[in-house]
Amino acid sequence: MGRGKQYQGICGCFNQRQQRHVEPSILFLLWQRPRHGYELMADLPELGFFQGNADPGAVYRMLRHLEQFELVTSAWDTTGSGPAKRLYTVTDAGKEQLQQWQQSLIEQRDALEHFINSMNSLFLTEKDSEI
Amino acid sequence: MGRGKQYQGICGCFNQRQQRHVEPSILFLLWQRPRHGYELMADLPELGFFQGNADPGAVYRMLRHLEQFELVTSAWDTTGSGPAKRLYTVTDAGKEQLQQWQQSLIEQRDALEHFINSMNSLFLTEKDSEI
DNA sequence: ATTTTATATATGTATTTAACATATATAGAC
DNA sequence: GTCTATATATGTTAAATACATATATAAAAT
Repeated sequence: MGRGKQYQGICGCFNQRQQRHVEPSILFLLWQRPRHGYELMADLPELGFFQGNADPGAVYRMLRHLEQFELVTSAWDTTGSGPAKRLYTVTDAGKEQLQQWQQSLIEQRDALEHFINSMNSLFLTEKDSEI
Repeated sequence: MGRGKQYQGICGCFNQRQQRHVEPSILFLLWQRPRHGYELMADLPELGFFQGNADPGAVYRMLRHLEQFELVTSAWDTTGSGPAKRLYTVTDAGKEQLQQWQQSLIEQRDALEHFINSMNSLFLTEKDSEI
């Protein structure tokens, strides 16, 4: 059973892959409050970059990466039911990183915005010439 | 001599790669008017997804891909100076494809927009608590 | 005349990320 | 005792970007 969209075969599309923004998404959610991986997996889709469930592979690997670069720290949490969970907290460096990320995402959005508008103009020109 | 940003080494960032949107960009430019590959390379950066020069590898491979799926057609153009150029034209299928792409890009932009705003709220909360 | 430069297309390879799949373990519910 | 939900982790493939290089035509410069 796969997660997310499966490859549709011949569709003419080149870019089958969506940008998931896993790094900034996790930093954002951890800034709101400390969470553990399983919780992040459940909360990530609400940000709009995953349609179905988030990929645990993406989440846990990213958490280890972030910890390696000291953008987050973790501690085992044995309270509550079920198996032990690793509780992640964003560091000051992580917060700084997220603020830089935001700038890059703003640029991405602006470029997309501009391109979408250019397409609209083009599509309108096409319709006009049909009259 | 490399094109574009080079890998900065240890920076804490995971996603070093920007989405280039090469497929919709080329369909868009060819819808405006037929062009050849070299021209596309020069015109692509104006769309805002490339900072420096566009990658010829990306452009020529994408053109072959698009032609394979009959989203564009090509014909050799021996007029003008310099070596022969392959002139590409978008097909009706290509135009339809671009219009579908636009929808997907609108969704991407909306998700980014929402996320950027959420981050702003979070950053403001942080500042408030500093007072 | 031959070297250089601009034009033009094409292919090779590595890196990175997403996508998909599976493994392992705890503990409560049935 | 088996099943299910919770929880973390790793393996593998595929796709897109990033970077590098090869090849050829023709005009301009020396």
